[in-house]
Amino acid sequence: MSKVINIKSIKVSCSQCSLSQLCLPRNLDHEDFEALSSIVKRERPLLKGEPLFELGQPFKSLFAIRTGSVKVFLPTNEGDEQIVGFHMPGELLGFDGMGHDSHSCSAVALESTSICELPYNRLQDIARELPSLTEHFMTLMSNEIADEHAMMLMLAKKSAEARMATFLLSLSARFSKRGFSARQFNLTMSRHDIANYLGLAVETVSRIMTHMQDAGIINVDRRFVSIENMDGLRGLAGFTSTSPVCAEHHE
Amino acid sequence: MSKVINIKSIKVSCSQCSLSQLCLPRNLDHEDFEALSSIVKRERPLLKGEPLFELGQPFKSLFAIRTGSVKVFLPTNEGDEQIVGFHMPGELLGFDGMGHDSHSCSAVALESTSICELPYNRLQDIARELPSLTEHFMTLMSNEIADEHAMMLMLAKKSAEARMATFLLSLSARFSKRGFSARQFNLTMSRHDIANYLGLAVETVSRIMTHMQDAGIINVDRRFVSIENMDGLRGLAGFTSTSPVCAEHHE
DNA sequence: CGGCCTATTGACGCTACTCAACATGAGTGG
DNA sequence: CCACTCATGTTGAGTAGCGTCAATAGGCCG
Repeated sequence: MSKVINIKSIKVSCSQCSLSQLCLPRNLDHEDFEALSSIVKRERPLLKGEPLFELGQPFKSLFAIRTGSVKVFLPTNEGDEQIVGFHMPGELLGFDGMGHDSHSCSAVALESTSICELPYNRLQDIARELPSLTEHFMTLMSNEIADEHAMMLMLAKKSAEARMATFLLSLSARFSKRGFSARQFNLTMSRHDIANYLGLAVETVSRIMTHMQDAGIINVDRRFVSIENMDGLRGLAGFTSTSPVCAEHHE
Repeated sequence: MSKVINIKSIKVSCSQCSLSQLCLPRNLDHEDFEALSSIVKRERPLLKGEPLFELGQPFKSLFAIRTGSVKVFLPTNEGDEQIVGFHMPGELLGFDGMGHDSHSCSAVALESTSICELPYNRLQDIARELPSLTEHFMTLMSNEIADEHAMMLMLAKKSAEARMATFLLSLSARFSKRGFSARQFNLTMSRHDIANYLGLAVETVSRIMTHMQDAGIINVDRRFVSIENMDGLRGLAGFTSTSPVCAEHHE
């Protein structure tokens, strides 16, 4: 009996989910929450390496991350991949397929990851009664566009060291926003993934992390990162002390 | 009197505009066109270098390009800019501000450019009666996301030569789509802008264009480009100059 | 313990940047 | 019409940053 209750407790309403402020509009009333909760599908968690969606698959849903993390990537014509984003709890994925038949990129879990699936046709039904939902998706999409602009700037102009510093600051800010420490966290992605995302070689990422450690900016032990000198890191990233930590929204 | 008629003739309806198939949904009837036409503002054309909108300005409208072209860019903290896109007739701009108070990037005209301004609050009114309009904007935004993913791949992985080739092919395809030659066109942007966009130095862009000309792939005279060997250009766009396939078989 | 995968470190080379000189064209004024 | 200037583009020489290749170390799991 207690088991049944446990299973039910997993299927919490969106109104009780601490992440809803990240993936849903803020002005929802109880009824709105119920309508949204009723269409959310929660399958078993994905294991590390399992795809959330893949390039070319029909677009049917948006996906919100509850726990875990995900990488989004394109195939390259040399047979490997280009990672275009990492996503953590509270973030919505799948906008690439919005208004299209199929997804234009792939997403796989970086660790055990639980997901809320939001079937798009059901979302459209709700959005008809709830214009702020459409508005909210627009906001999230334009955030994604702004993030990608910032990423293009980084890839086009910044040095390897500045890219790495910016990446760590971005993770720090996102962990912090979710109530975790801004100074200490575990990377959920491999060095290979980091290098791929930042347009660098794995060896370069490795070297830069040791340089930063030698300079007393960070401490690294495998995937555990501890930021020892936040201002120093901001300096490496190319930000003045008054400029924003990073341009990333990732709500 | 004839002058008045001329001025009026500039204010054509969207239904008569050959570009409407690019910036508006396809299933519109006469009434829809009239509703949209009635809210479109057409100011005097922008001169070269004049801003269409600027970072931080309140977001009030989307903008469609009628004639001319525009570059969109972010400021860098070194004081210069990073160009994140070029836009030509039939394309809609300003999605970066959607769902926000203000624009997250700037746009300036590269040449004399005439614009249709679409006030966003009026658009929302129309969209309430015309769901396919919202759907269309979603499609355009997700296209923009997909384009930026492709750009990130390019900046992270491709050689200077491949970037330049990809850029020329992209222009070619876009001119072609608008009824112009896919093989001959004028660049509306300077070498400086091209280099900035592609994350290269101006000198590199210049050298690569001469190399391509020497190889018989293109002909360049100032801003006029003529593609002499489309397949050759596609080859350059797909493989790095050091990749085995190119080095072995295409010396 | 042994195999495998991920990460680190070093040596070397290449791509593309920087610096600098020069060429060309557009615009201006005499 | 030419001379002048300024902006834009081209070309060359030298170099730095980062990638490639290769060897080694360390953690994880059967």
